[in-house]
Amino acid sequence: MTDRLTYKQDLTHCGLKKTRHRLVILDILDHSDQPVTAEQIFARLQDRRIAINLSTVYRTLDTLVLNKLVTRLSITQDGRALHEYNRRVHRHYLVCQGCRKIIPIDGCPLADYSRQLEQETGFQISGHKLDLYGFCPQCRQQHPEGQRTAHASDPKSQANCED
Amino acid sequence: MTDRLTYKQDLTHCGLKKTRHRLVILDILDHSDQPVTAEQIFARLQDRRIAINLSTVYRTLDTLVLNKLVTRLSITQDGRALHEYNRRVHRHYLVCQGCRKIIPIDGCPLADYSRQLEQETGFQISGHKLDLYGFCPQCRQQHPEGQRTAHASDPKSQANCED
DNA sequence: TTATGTGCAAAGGTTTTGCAATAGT
DNA sequence: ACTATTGCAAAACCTTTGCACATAA
Repeated sequence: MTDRLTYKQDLTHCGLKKTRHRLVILDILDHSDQPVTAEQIFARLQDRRIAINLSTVYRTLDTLVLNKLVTRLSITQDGRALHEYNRRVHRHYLVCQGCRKIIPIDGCPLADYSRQLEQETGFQISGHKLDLYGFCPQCRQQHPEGQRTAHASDPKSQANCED
Repeated sequence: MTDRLTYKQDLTHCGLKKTRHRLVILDILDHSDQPVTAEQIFARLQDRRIAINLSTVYRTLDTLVLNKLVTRLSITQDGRALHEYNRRVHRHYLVCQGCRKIIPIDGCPLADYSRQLEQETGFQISGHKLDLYGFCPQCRQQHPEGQRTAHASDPKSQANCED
């Protein structure tokens, strides 16, 4: 969690105007424990009785992502883009296939592998994307049967997700 | 590359009818060196003078993905889903940020890490998704300047992609 | 004052769906 | 014959855009 002053400094640093919308959206993102969609941000703004247009939310998110104040995740929620406050930490996620909870995990197991692959392929590797899938302790108890096949029966589930 | 007989066997095994459309779509996927979008499949069918509706392509892909004959990648091409023939190999990808080429890489560096994470988090981990990004040898030569910042200036580029 | 940001309404693009007709088993 | 599959057209869905107005610097 950061404070309003930091948001203002960040916006100034990026040459962006410090509008109320941007400050509140940064605040919402910063205080979300889960990555959020544009629609969810829109809803939370309504909750706070802040009048804003959905297209402004999209435009603001684009601007913030472009300026790297916000990160757009590769994990999607049924085709909707997910966003989170950019804490400038290289981070991976553990996604529960039962309750769809997303948990950031610390550390990255790929630094060495990445370098090794650069040598093998001749690519200059600039980054990577890693998400892990499974069932959280709660969902393991609630749906013990479907755990290994849940994603097989769900047409929306991500591929590339195998044992 | 497999042959038409295998496609038929696979469809039978899944309890699916062996229609001409499905056989050709499997053939197209099987012979693509790059993952393809529904639209690309549609175009290749037109090239072969095969009359088909785009929605049938979508429905067919859904069915094939559901039955695990085809894999839907998590990498997307500007919001369009990519598909490939399921060779039943656990596989990761190296994506060139210059020419957008996608290269499958062998092996998986995450088996141990995955088990370790299970113990730490209490999750039952059922799979993961890993893509790596960079610049292929050709693109390294052609765009030596923009290599480390290309994705920063591209609003469409994937996030989660850092050093 | 001037460039940037915003609201509104409309369009964009991919993907999904309802229903009647067709084709596989 | 029975059911799964398909074509067609329309809708759904998230997201983007044009233009006039408003706001921050």
